[in-house]
Amino acid sequence: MAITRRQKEVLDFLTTFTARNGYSPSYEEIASGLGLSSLATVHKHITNLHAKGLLQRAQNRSRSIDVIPQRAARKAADRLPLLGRIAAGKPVEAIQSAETISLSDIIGAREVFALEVQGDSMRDEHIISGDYVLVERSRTAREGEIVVALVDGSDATLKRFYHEGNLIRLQPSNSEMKPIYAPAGSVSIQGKVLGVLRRYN
Amino acid sequence: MAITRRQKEVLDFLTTFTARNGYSPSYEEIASGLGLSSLATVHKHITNLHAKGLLQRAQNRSRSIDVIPQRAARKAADRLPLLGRIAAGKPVEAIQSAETISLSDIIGAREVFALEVQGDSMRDEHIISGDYVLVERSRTAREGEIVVALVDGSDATLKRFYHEGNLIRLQPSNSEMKPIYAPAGSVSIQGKVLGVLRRYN
DNA sequence: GTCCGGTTCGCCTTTTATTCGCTACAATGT
DNA sequence: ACATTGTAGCGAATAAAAGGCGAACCGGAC
Repeated sequence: MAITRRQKEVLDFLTTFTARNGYSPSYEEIASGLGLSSLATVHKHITNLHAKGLLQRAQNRSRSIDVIPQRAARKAADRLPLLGRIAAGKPVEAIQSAETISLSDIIGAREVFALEVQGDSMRDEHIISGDYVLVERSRTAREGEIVVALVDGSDATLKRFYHEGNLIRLQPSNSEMKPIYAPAGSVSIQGKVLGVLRRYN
Repeated sequence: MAITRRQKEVLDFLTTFTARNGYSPSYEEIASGLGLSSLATVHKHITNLHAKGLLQRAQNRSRSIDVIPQRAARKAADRLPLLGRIAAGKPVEAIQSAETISLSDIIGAREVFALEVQGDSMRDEHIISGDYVLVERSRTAREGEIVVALVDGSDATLKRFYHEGNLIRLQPSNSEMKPIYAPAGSVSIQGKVLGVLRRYN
């Protein structure tokens, strides 16, 4: 995990202080320990470290900083517990299930790569600019699948795939855009979409 | 993966420096460590090594270089190569970059769980029934974040979070649904949404 | 209500990364 | 033999993040 020199100093101070005293320091104590005169600076450091996932804290609570041990942070949990369903129903914690979800559930043993989506051609499919589509490398596709296709070897686009007689129809999912019709020979399929991954900041 | 002698020297320097100090070197430190006088040269080396997938870095971020251990780079079934962007442009294969994407990029070291979405309350956010939302367990949220919230301890829902005077407004992202207004005391936040994962069958 | 500690805001300086134009050399392909 | 491409290097200008300040504000605990 990326960290700057100053951030490491702050982190080290927190670790040491907590180990020595059994409780975490107040911002004032951090400031004097690091030779800072403004609590705002301390707050900024803590916020940054929290954003990097190196410590936990509770908002507006005194001495609530908790440094996350590095080993625990290391073991990148790529598999998430699937706690249940949402949309009306019970509190999340009440639901207990042993299911998990991970990227491997989607990609399996296939050869998969990701592409960042730009533009709104798949908006009606709820795939938006900035999303990552997970694409299985494949030369063929089945009726109605979302594919990455090249038409005349030039433009790579994301469309739904349909046969229509001798032609292939590439259907964008945005009512403002028209489908592309092309002879099978001039359409080259790069892969088909297995999933979508989106990140909020 | 082809690597030059000089590139190995750069990589070794990075590894050693980071191991010794607990944070990665700045470009200036790299330059002096390798006897270079221009930061541009350092930058070029880093860019090349990144393109070869031997290290990760964040744009414009200080000391954000992370050397990828070679065994981890090997298996990484859960880490997908990010081949480029799509929507009109070049053929996919033509694009070369060594960026990758994985669930760990989203979850970091946080405590995260997944929920399967049912219903259409977040349709306008392009989160649809069947999607998995990746949720960081948290009691608090910031203005405008998508949260999992309990109102009066009964209903768990997915909404955008806003303060409005003494009240909290939970805003569904579906024009047909009305926002919920509730006093802060009766709203309990379960977590905030970091990302979305969707699977096509 | 009061107090203390955490949070937010606007502003500034320093540190760090990025980009540009340029030179040089070695390996490769036609 | 020559053009092309990738590596390696330089210095200068630019842009962005990190680090810092004081003051005002807010929220939880007593």
